[in-house]
Amino acid sequence: MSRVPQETRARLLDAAVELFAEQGFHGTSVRDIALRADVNVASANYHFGSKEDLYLEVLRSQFAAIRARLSERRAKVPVEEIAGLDRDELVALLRSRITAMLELFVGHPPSRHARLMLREMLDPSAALPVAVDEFMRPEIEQSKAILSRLEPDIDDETLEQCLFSMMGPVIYVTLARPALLLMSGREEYPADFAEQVGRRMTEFSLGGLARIARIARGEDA
Amino acid sequence: MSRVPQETRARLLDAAVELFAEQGFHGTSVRDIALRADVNVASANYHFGSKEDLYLEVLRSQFAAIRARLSERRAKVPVEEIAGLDRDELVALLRSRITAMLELFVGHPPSRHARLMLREMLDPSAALPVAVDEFMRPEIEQSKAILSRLEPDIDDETLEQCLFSMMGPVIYVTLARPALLLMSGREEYPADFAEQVGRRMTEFSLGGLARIARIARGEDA
DNA sequence: CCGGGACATGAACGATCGTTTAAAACGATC
DNA sequence: GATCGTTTTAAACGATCGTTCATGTCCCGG
Repeated sequence: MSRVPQETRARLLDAAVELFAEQGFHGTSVRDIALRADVNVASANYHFGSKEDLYLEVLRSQFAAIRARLSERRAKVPVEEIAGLDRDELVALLRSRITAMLELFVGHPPSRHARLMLREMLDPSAALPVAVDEFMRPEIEQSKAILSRLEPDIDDETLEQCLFSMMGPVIYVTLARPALLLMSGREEYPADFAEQVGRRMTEFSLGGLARIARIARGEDA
Repeated sequence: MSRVPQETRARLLDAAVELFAEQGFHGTSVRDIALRADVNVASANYHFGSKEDLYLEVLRSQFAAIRARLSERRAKVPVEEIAGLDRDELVALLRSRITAMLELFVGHPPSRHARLMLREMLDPSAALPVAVDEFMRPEIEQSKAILSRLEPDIDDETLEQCLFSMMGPVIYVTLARPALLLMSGREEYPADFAEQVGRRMTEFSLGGLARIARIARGEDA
Protein backbone atom coordinates (compact mmCIF):
# COMPACT_ATOMS: atom_id res chain seq x y z
CA MET A 1 0.00 0.00 0.00
CA SER A 2 1.55 3.19 -1.17
CA ARG A 3 0.35 6.67 -0.25
CA VAL A 4 0.72 10.01 -1.85
CA PRO A 5 4.35 10.40 -2.96
CA GLN A 6 6.65 11.43 -0.10
CA GLU A 7 3.85 11.30 2.43
CA THR A 8 5.55 8.68 4.55
CA ARG A 9 8.69 10.76 4.57
CA ALA A 10 6.77 13.86 5.61
CA ARG A 11 4.90 12.00 8.34
CA LEU A 12 8.18 10.68 9.70
CA LEU A 13 9.69 14.13 9.68
CA ASP A 14 6.74 15.63 11.54
CA ALA A 15 6.76 12.92 14.16
CA ALA A 16 10.52 13.19 14.52
CA VAL A 17 10.34 16.96 15.04
CA GLU A 18 7.90 16.52 17.86
CA LEU A 19 9.64 13.65 19.61
CA PHE A 20 13.20 14.90 19.21
CA ALA A 21 12.11 18.31 20.50
CA GLU A 22 10.34 16.79 23.47
CA GLN A 23 12.76 14.05 24.50
CA GLY A 24 16.01 14.73 22.69
CA PHE A 25 18.03 12.50 20.38
CA HIS A 26 19.00 9.79 22.84
CA GLY A 27 15.62 9.87 24.56
CA THR A 28 13.77 9.07 21.36
CA SER A 29 13.78 5.73 19.57
CA VAL A 30 13.25 5.18 15.87
CA ARG A 31 10.37 2.91 16.79
CA ASP A 32 8.65 5.67 18.74
CA ILE A 33 8.89 7.93 15.73
CA ALA A 34 7.58 5.29 13.34
CA LEU A 35 4.74 4.51 15.74
CA ARG A 36 3.66 8.13 16.01
CA ALA A 37 3.97 8.60 12.25
CA ASP A 38 1.94 5.40 11.82
CA VAL A 39 4.44 3.93 9.39
CA ASN A 40 6.74 0.92 9.41
CA VAL A 41 9.98 1.06 11.39
CA ALA A 42 12.12 0.35 8.37
CA SER A 43 10.76 3.39 6.57
CA ALA A 44 12.86 5.69 8.69
CA ASN A 45 16.06 4.08 7.52
CA TYR A 46 14.81 3.80 3.96
CA HIS A 47 13.99 7.50 3.68
CA PHE A 48 16.72 9.01 5.82
CA GLY A 49 19.51 6.46 5.95
CA SER A 50 19.99 6.49 9.69
CA LYS A 51 18.60 7.90 12.91
CA GLU A 52 21.34 10.48 12.99
CA ASP A 53 20.65 11.63 9.44
CA LEU A 54 16.98 11.92 10.32
CA TYR A 55 17.91 14.06 13.30
CA LEU A 56 20.05 16.33 11.17
CA GLU A 57 17.24 16.62 8.63
CA VAL A 58 14.88 17.62 11.44
CA LEU A 59 17.25 20.33 12.61
CA ARG A 60 17.83 21.67 9.12
CA SER A 61 14.13 21.87 8.41
CA GLN A 62 13.43 23.63 11.70
CA PHE A 63 16.17 26.24 11.58
CA ALA A 64 14.85 27.44 8.27
CA ALA A 65 11.33 27.47 9.69
CA ILE A 66 12.28 29.54 12.71
CA ARG A 67 13.43 32.52 10.70
CA ALA A 68 10.33 32.29 8.55
CA ARG A 69 8.05 32.20 11.58
CA LEU A 70 9.89 35.10 13.15
CA SER A 71 9.56 37.15 10.00
CA GLU A 72 5.81 36.58 9.95
CA ARG A 73 5.33 37.98 13.40
CA ARG A 74 7.49 41.04 13.51
CA ALA A 75 7.89 44.35 11.77
CA LYS A 76 9.82 43.78 8.56
CA VAL A 77 12.56 46.23 7.69
CA PRO A 78 15.42 45.36 5.34
CA VAL A 79 18.86 45.98 6.81
CA GLU A 80 19.67 48.69 4.28
CA GLU A 81 16.59 50.68 5.34
CA ILE A 82 17.52 50.76 9.00
CA ALA A 83 19.86 53.64 8.29
CA GLY A 84 16.87 55.82 7.44
CA LEU A 85 14.81 55.25 10.61
CA ASP A 86 14.44 57.74 13.41
CA ARG A 87 14.78 56.88 17.06
CA ASP A 88 11.13 56.09 17.74
CA GLU A 89 11.00 53.77 14.77
CA LEU A 90 14.17 52.04 15.85
CA VAL A 91 12.79 51.49 19.34
CA ALA A 92 9.54 50.12 17.96
CA LEU A 93 11.50 47.82 15.70
CA LEU A 94 13.54 46.56 18.61
CA ARG A 95 10.49 45.87 20.72
CA SER A 96 8.83 44.14 17.80
CA ARG A 97 11.80 41.82 17.45
CA ILE A 98 12.03 40.95 21.12
CA THR A 99 8.30 40.40 21.49
CA ALA A 100 8.14 38.26 18.36
CA MET A 101 10.89 36.01 19.62
CA LEU A 102 9.21 35.73 23.01
CA GLU A 103 5.89 34.86 21.40
CA LEU A 104 7.49 32.23 19.25
CA PHE A 105 9.55 30.70 22.05
CA VAL A 106 7.26 30.76 25.07
CA GLY A 107 3.90 30.31 23.39
CA HIS A 108 1.47 27.54 24.27
CA PRO A 109 2.34 24.79 23.85
CA PRO A 110 6.09 25.24 24.33
CA SER A 111 7.69 25.77 20.96
CA ARG A 112 9.32 22.80 19.30
CA HIS A 113 11.53 25.23 17.45
CA ALA A 114 12.86 26.60 20.68
CA ARG A 115 13.42 23.23 22.29
CA LEU A 116 15.32 21.89 19.30
CA MET A 117 17.40 25.03 19.24
CA LEU A 118 18.19 24.77 22.93
CA ARG A 119 19.12 21.11 22.54
CA GLU A 120 21.46 21.98 19.71
CA MET A 121 23.12 24.64 21.86
CA LEU A 122 23.60 22.24 24.74
CA ASP A 123 24.66 19.23 22.68
CA PRO A 124 25.91 20.53 19.36
CA SER A 125 25.71 18.21 16.37
CA ALA A 126 26.86 18.44 12.80
CA ALA A 127 23.94 20.84 12.28
CA LEU A 128 25.34 23.54 14.53
CA PRO A 129 26.90 25.46 11.62
CA VAL A 130 23.50 25.43 9.95
CA ALA A 131 21.85 26.84 13.07
CA VAL A 132 24.50 29.54 13.26
CA ASP A 133 24.39 30.51 9.60
CA GLU A 134 20.65 30.20 9.08
CA PHE A 135 19.42 31.69 12.30
CA MET A 136 21.87 33.14 14.79
CA ARG A 137 24.15 35.13 12.55
CA PRO A 138 21.37 36.89 10.59
CA GLU A 139 19.47 37.66 13.79
CA ILE A 140 22.55 39.06 15.45
CA GLU A 141 23.60 41.08 12.43
CA GLN A 142 20.17 42.67 12.13
CA SER A 143 20.06 43.46 15.82
CA LYS A 144 23.52 44.95 15.67
CA ALA A 145 22.47 47.17 12.80
CA ILE A 146 19.61 48.55 14.87
CA LEU A 147 21.71 48.99 17.97
CA SER A 148 24.56 50.73 16.21
CA ARG A 149 22.06 53.18 14.75
CA LEU A 150 20.59 53.79 18.19
CA GLU A 151 23.97 54.25 19.84
CA PRO A 152 26.66 55.02 17.25
CA ASP A 153 29.28 55.65 19.91
CA ILE A 154 29.55 52.02 20.95
CA ASP A 155 32.28 50.03 19.21
CA ASP A 156 31.59 46.73 17.53
CA GLU A 157 32.94 44.36 20.14
CA THR A 158 31.09 46.11 22.94
CA LEU A 159 27.92 46.03 20.88
CA GLU A 160 28.23 42.27 20.56
CA GLN A 161 28.51 41.97 24.32
CA CYS A 162 25.44 44.15 24.70
CA LEU A 163 23.62 41.63 22.54
CA PHE A 164 24.31 39.01 25.21
CA SER A 165 22.19 41.18 27.50
CA MET A 166 19.41 41.44 24.93
CA MET A 167 19.14 37.88 23.57
CA GLY A 168 20.03 36.27 26.88
CA PRO A 169 16.83 37.09 28.75
CA VAL A 170 14.69 35.65 25.95
CA ILE A 171 16.65 32.41 25.99
CA TYR A 172 16.50 32.38 29.77
CA VAL A 173 12.72 32.59 30.15
CA THR A 174 12.42 29.93 27.46
CA LEU A 175 14.87 27.50 28.98
CA ALA A 176 14.02 28.04 32.63
CA ARG A 177 10.25 28.09 32.16
CA PRO A 178 9.56 24.97 34.24
CA ALA A 179 11.83 26.19 37.03
CA LEU A 180 10.47 29.73 37.00
CA LEU A 181 6.89 28.47 37.02
CA LEU A 182 7.66 26.08 39.86
CA MET A 183 9.21 28.94 41.79
CA SER A 184 6.28 31.27 41.25
CA GLY A 185 3.72 28.57 41.94
CA ARG A 186 1.99 29.31 38.65
CA GLU A 187 0.84 26.71 36.19
CA GLU A 188 1.80 28.67 33.09
CA TYR A 189 3.07 32.07 32.01
CA PRO A 190 0.19 34.57 31.79
CA ALA A 191 -1.37 35.10 28.37
CA ASP A 192 0.17 38.53 27.93
CA PHE A 193 3.63 37.37 29.01
CA ALA A 194 5.36 38.00 25.70
CA GLU A 195 3.74 41.41 25.31
CA GLN A 196 4.40 42.60 28.86
CA VAL A 197 7.82 41.08 29.40
CA GLY A 198 8.87 42.03 25.89
CA ARG A 199 8.10 45.66 26.65
CA ARG A 200 10.02 45.48 29.91
CA MET A 201 13.03 43.79 28.31
CA THR A 202 13.07 46.43 25.60
CA GLU A 203 13.06 49.30 28.09
CA PHE A 204 15.68 47.56 30.18
CA SER A 205 17.88 47.13 27.13
CA LEU A 206 17.46 50.75 26.07
CA GLY A 207 18.58 51.87 29.49
CA GLY A 208 21.49 49.46 29.44
CA LEU A 209 22.55 50.55 25.98
CA ALA A 210 22.36 54.19 26.94
CA ARG A 211 24.59 53.64 29.93
CA ILE A 212 27.17 51.69 27.90
CA ALA A 213 27.10 54.50 25.36
CA ARG A 214 27.66 57.13 28.04
CA ILE A 215 30.62 55.16 29.33
CA ALA A 216 31.96 54.83 25.79
CA ARG A 217 31.76 58.60 25.47
CA GLY A 218 33.60 58.97 28.75
CA GLU A 219 30.68 60.78 30.37
CA ASP A 220 30.32 58.35 33.22
CA ALA A 221 32.67 56.97 35.85
CA MET B 1 38.60 -7.16 47.36
CA SER B 2 37.13 -4.30 49.31
CA ARG B 3 38.49 -0.75 49.29
CA VAL B 4 38.19 2.00 51.78
CA PRO B 5 34.54 2.10 52.89
CA GLN B 6 32.32 4.03 50.49
CA GLU B 7 35.12 4.52 48.03
CA THR B 8 33.37 2.64 45.27
CA ARG B 9 30.28 4.72 45.84
CA ALA B 10 32.28 7.93 45.67
CA ARG B 11 34.10 6.85 42.53
CA LEU B 12 30.79 6.03 40.88
CA LEU B 13 29.35 9.39 41.84
CA ASP B 14 32.34 11.26 40.44
CA ALA B 15 32.24 9.36 37.17
CA ALA B 16 28.49 9.83 36.95
CA VAL B 17 28.76 13.57 37.46
CA GLU B 18 31.19 13.88 34.61
CA LEU B 19 29.37 11.64 32.15
CA PHE B 20 25.86 12.82 32.91
CA ALA B 21 27.02 16.42 32.59
CA GLU B 22 28.75 15.72 29.31
CA GLN B 23 26.28 13.42 27.58
CA GLY B 24 23.04 13.67 29.53
CA PHE B 25 20.96 10.94 31.16
CA HIS B 26 19.93 9.02 28.07
CA GLY B 27 23.30 9.48 26.43
CA THR B 28 25.14 7.81 29.27
CA SER B 29 25.07 4.09 30.07
CA VAL B 30 25.58 2.55 33.49
CA ARG B 31 28.41 0.55 31.97
CA ASP B 32 30.17 3.71 30.82
CA ILE B 33 29.98 5.05 34.34
CA ALA B 34 31.24 1.84 35.91
CA LEU B 35 34.05 1.67 33.37
CA ARG B 36 35.22 5.21 34.08
CA ALA B 37 34.93 4.64 37.81
CA ASP B 38 36.88 1.41 37.36
CA VAL B 39 34.36 -0.62 39.32
CA ASN B 40 31.98 -3.44 38.53
CA VAL B 41 28.76 -2.74 36.66
CA ALA B 42 26.60 -4.18 39.39
CA SER B 43 28.03 -1.77 41.96
CA ALA B 44 25.98 1.07 40.55
CA ASN B 45 22.75 -0.71 41.27
CA TYR B 46 23.99 -1.97 44.61
CA HIS B 47 24.89 1.51 45.87
CA PHE B 48 22.20 3.60 44.23
CA GLY B 49 19.35 1.23 43.44
CA SER B 50 18.88 2.28 39.84
CA LYS B 51 20.30 4.49 37.12
CA GLU B 52 17.62 7.05 37.75
CA ASP B 53 18.33 7.18 41.47
CA LEU B 54 22.00 7.63 40.68
CA TYR B 55 21.12 10.52 38.39
CA LEU B 56 19.03 12.17 41.07
CA GLU B 57 21.84 11.69 43.56
CA VAL B 58 24.23 13.34 41.12
CA LEU B 59 21.94 16.33 40.75
CA ARG B 60 21.39 16.70 44.48
CA SER B 61 25.10 16.61 45.19
CA GLN B 62 25.83 19.17 42.49
CA PHE B 63 23.15 21.71 43.34
CA ALA B 64 24.50 21.93 46.85
CA ALA B 65 28.02 22.26 45.45
CA ILE B 66 27.11 25.10 43.13
CA ARG B 67 26.03 27.45 45.88
CA ALA B 68 29.12 26.57 47.88
CA ARG B 69 31.40 27.24 44.91
CA LEU B 70 29.65 30.50 44.20
CA SER B 71 30.02 31.62 47.79
CA GLU B 72 33.75 30.97 47.66
CA ARG B 73 34.27 33.24 44.71
CA ARG B 74 32.19 36.27 45.43
CA ALA B 75 31.85 38.98 48.03
CA LYS B 76 29.93 37.61 50.97
CA VAL B 77 27.22 39.78 52.49
CA PRO B 78 24.33 38.36 54.52
CA VAL B 79 20.92 39.46 53.30
CA GLU B 80 20.20 41.41 56.46
CA GLU B 81 23.32 43.53 55.99
CA ILE B 82 22.40 44.62 52.48
CA ALA B 83 20.13 47.28 53.97
CA GLY B 84 23.18 49.06 55.38
CA LEU B 85 25.21 49.32 52.16
CA ASP B 86 25.68 52.49 50.14
CA ARG B 87 25.30 52.65 46.39
CA ASP B 88 28.93 51.96 45.51
CA GLU B 89 29.01 48.93 47.76
CA LEU B 90 25.78 47.62 46.24
CA VAL B 91 27.18 48.03 42.74
CA ALA B 92 30.40 46.27 43.68
CA LEU B 93 28.36 43.47 45.23
CA LEU B 94 26.30 43.11 42.10
CA ARG B 95 29.35 42.94 39.88
CA SER B 96 30.93 40.44 42.21
CA ARG B 97 27.93 38.18 41.92
CA ILE B 98 27.67 38.37 38.15
CA THR B 99 31.39 37.84 37.62
CA ALA B 100 31.50 34.92 40.06
CA MET B 101 28.69 33.18 38.24
CA LEU B 102 30.37 33.79 34.90
CA GLU B 103 33.66 32.43 36.19
CA LEU B 104 31.97 29.35 37.56
CA PHE B 105 29.89 28.70 34.47
CA VAL B 106 32.19 29.52 31.56
CA GLY B 107 35.55 28.55 33.05
CA HIS B 108 37.91 26.05 31.49
CA PRO B 109 36.98 23.32 31.13
CA PRO B 110 33.24 23.96 30.76
CA SER B 111 31.63 23.61 34.15
CA ARG B 112 29.93 20.32 34.96
CA HIS B 113 27.77 22.23 37.41
CA ALA B 114 26.47 24.47 34.69
CA ARG B 115 25.84 21.68 32.21
CA LEU B 116 23.89 19.62 34.73
CA MET B 117 21.89 22.68 35.68
CA LEU B 118 21.10 23.46 32.04
CA ARG B 119 20.08 19.86 31.44
CA GLU B 120 17.74 19.98 34.40
CA MET B 121 16.17 23.17 33.07
CA LEU B 122 15.62 21.64 29.63
CA ASP B 123 14.50 18.21 30.82
CA PRO B 124 13.27 18.61 34.38
CA SER B 125 13.43 15.55 36.61
CA ALA B 126 12.28 14.84 40.13
CA ALA B 127 15.26 16.91 41.25
CA LEU B 128 13.92 20.17 39.82
CA PRO B 129 12.40 21.27 43.15
CA VAL B 130 15.81 20.69 44.72
CA ALA B 131 17.48 22.86 42.10
CA VAL B 132 14.91 25.57 42.66
CA ASP B 133 15.04 25.51 46.44
CA GLU B 134 18.77 24.97 46.85
CA PHE B 135 20.04 27.25 44.13
CA MET B 136 17.63 29.38 42.14
CA ARG B 137 15.39 30.74 44.86
CA PRO B 138 18.22 31.83 47.20
CA GLU B 139 20.13 33.40 44.32
CA ILE B 140 17.10 35.29 43.12
CA GLU B 141 16.09 36.43 46.59
CA GLN B 142 19.56 37.79 47.29
CA SER B 143 19.69 39.55 43.96
CA LYS B 144 16.27 41.02 44.52
CA ALA B 145 17.37 42.37 47.88
CA ILE B 146 20.28 44.18 46.25
CA LEU B 147 18.19 45.49 43.39
CA SER B 148 15.38 46.77 45.57
CA ARG B 149 17.95 48.68 47.63
CA LEU B 150 19.44 50.15 44.47
CA GLU B 151 16.08 51.14 43.02
CA PRO B 152 13.41 51.25 45.73
CA ASP B 153 10.80 52.66 43.36
CA ILE B 154 10.44 49.46 41.39
CA ASP B 155 7.66 47.15 42.51
CA ASP B 156 8.24 43.49 43.25
CA GLU B 157 6.85 41.96 40.09
CA THR B 158 8.75 44.35 37.86
CA LEU B 159 11.90 43.63 39.81
CA GLU B 160 11.51 39.92 39.10
CA GLN B 161 11.23 40.68 35.42
CA CYS B 162 14.36 42.79 35.62
CA LEU B 163 16.10 39.72 37.02
CA PHE B 164 15.37 37.95 33.74
CA SER B 165 17.54 40.59 32.12
CA MET B 166 20.32 40.07 34.64
CA MET B 167 20.49 36.27 34.99
CA GLY B 168 19.58 35.65 31.36
CA PRO B 169 22.81 36.86 29.78
CA VAL B 170 24.89 34.66 32.08
CA ILE B 171 22.85 31.60 31.17
CA TYR B 172 23.01 32.60 27.53
CA VAL B 173 26.79 32.82 27.19
CA THR B 174 27.03 29.51 29.06
CA LEU B 175 24.51 27.65 26.94
CA ALA B 176 25.40 29.15 23.59
CA ARG B 177 29.16 28.97 24.03
CA PRO B 178 29.77 26.52 21.17
CA ALA B 179 27.55 28.51 18.84
CA LEU B 180 29.01 31.87 19.83
CA LEU B 181 32.55 30.56 19.45
CA LEU B 182 31.74 29.07 16.08
CA MET B 183 30.27 32.39 15.00
CA SER B 184 33.24 34.41 16.13
CA GLY B 185 35.73 31.91 14.73
CA ARG B 186 37.48 31.69 18.06
CA GLU B 187 38.56 28.47 19.74
CA GLU B 188 37.64 29.54 23.25
CA TYR B 189 36.44 32.54 25.22
CA PRO B 190 39.38 34.80 26.09
CA ALA B 191 40.95 34.36 29.51
CA ASP B 192 39.47 37.57 30.88
CA PHE B 193 36.00 36.86 29.53
CA ALA B 194 34.28 36.62 32.91
CA GLU B 195 35.99 39.74 34.21
CA GLN B 196 35.38 41.85 31.13
CA VAL B 197 31.92 40.65 30.19
CA GLY B 198 30.88 40.64 33.83
CA ARG B 199 31.74 44.30 34.10
CA ARG B 200 29.84 45.08 30.92
CA MET B 201 26.78 43.10 32.00
CA THR B 202 26.80 44.90 35.33
CA GLU B 203 26.90 48.33 33.71
CA PHE B 204 24.24 47.29 31.24
CA SER B 205 22.02 46.12 34.07
CA LEU B 206 22.54 49.29 36.05
CA GLY B 207 21.45 51.33 33.08
CA GLY B 208 18.48 49.08 32.48
CA LEU B 209 17.43 49.21 36.09
CA ALA B 210 17.72 52.98 36.18
CA ARG B 211 15.48 53.32 33.16
CA ILE B 212 12.86 50.96 34.58
CA ALA B 213 12.98 52.97 37.80
CA ARG B 214 12.49 56.25 35.93
CA ILE B 215 9.50 54.77 34.17
CA ALA B 216 8.12 53.54 37.49
CA ARG B 217 8.42 57.08 38.82
CA GLY B 218 6.61 58.39 35.75
CA GLU B 219 9.60 60.45 34.68
CA ASP B 220 9.90 58.88 31.27
CA ALA B 221 7.55 58.34 28.37
C1' DC C 1 38.37 -19.38 65.23
C1' DC C 2 34.02 -18.55 63.62
C1' DG C 3 29.87 -16.34 61.81
C1' DG C 4 27.66 -12.66 59.62
C1' DG C 5 26.99 -8.35 57.35
C1' DA C 6 28.87 -5.40 53.78
C1' DC C 7 30.65 -5.16 49.48
C1' DA C 8 32.68 -6.84 44.90
C1' DT C 9 32.36 -9.69 41.06
C1' DG C 10 31.40 -12.22 36.60
C1' DA C 11 27.70 -13.96 34.30
C1' DA C 12 23.42 -13.93 32.82
C1' DC C 13 18.55 -12.10 32.23
C1' DG C 14 14.86 -10.13 29.22
C1' DA C 15 13.98 -5.91 26.87
C1' DT C 16 14.96 -2.66 23.58
C1' DC C 17 18.10 -0.44 20.56
C1' DG C 18 19.38 0.90 15.33
C1' DT C 19 19.68 -1.41 11.30
C1' DT C 20 19.26 -5.00 7.60
C1' DT C 21 17.00 -8.33 4.78
C1' DA C 22 14.02 -10.38 1.49
C1' DA C 23 9.79 -10.39 -0.20
C1' DA C 24 5.42 -8.19 -1.21
C1' DA C 25 2.76 -4.25 -3.02
C1' DC C 26 2.51 -0.38 -5.51
C1' DG C 27 2.33 3.32 -9.61
C1' DA C 28 4.07 4.51 -13.94
C1' DT C 29 5.39 3.11 -18.59
C1' DC C 30 5.06 0.65 -22.64
C1' DG D 1 -1.30 -6.69 -18.76
C1' DA D 2 3.76 -7.48 -18.37
C1' DT D 3 7.73 -4.95 -16.66
C1' DC D 4 10.39 -1.99 -13.93
C1' DG D 5 11.87 1.13 -10.27
C1' DT D 6 9.99 2.76 -5.97
C1' DT D 7 8.09 2.14 -1.65
C1' DT D 8 6.14 -0.66 2.22
C1' DT D 9 6.28 -4.46 5.10
C1' DA D 10 7.14 -8.26 8.67
C1' DA D 11 10.74 -10.42 10.51
C1' DA D 12 15.01 -10.90 12.07
C1' DC D 13 19.90 -9.38 13.08
C1' DG D 14 23.60 -8.45 16.51
C1' DA D 15 24.57 -5.07 19.93
C1' DT D 16 23.67 -2.83 23.96
C1' DC D 17 20.62 -1.47 27.49
C1' DG D 18 19.35 -1.59 32.86
C1' DT D 19 19.03 -4.90 36.13
C1' DT D 20 19.42 -9.35 38.81
C1' DC D 21 21.54 -13.27 40.74
C1' DA D 22 24.71 -16.44 42.87
C1' DT D 23 29.01 -16.64 44.46
C1' DG D 24 33.13 -14.91 46.42
C1' DT D 25 35.87 -11.99 49.37
C1' DC D 26 36.63 -9.00 52.92
C1' DC D 27 36.38 -7.04 57.70
C1' DC D 28 34.82 -7.23 62.33
C1' DG D 29 32.65 -8.54 66.85
C1' DG D 30 32.09 -12.76 69.43
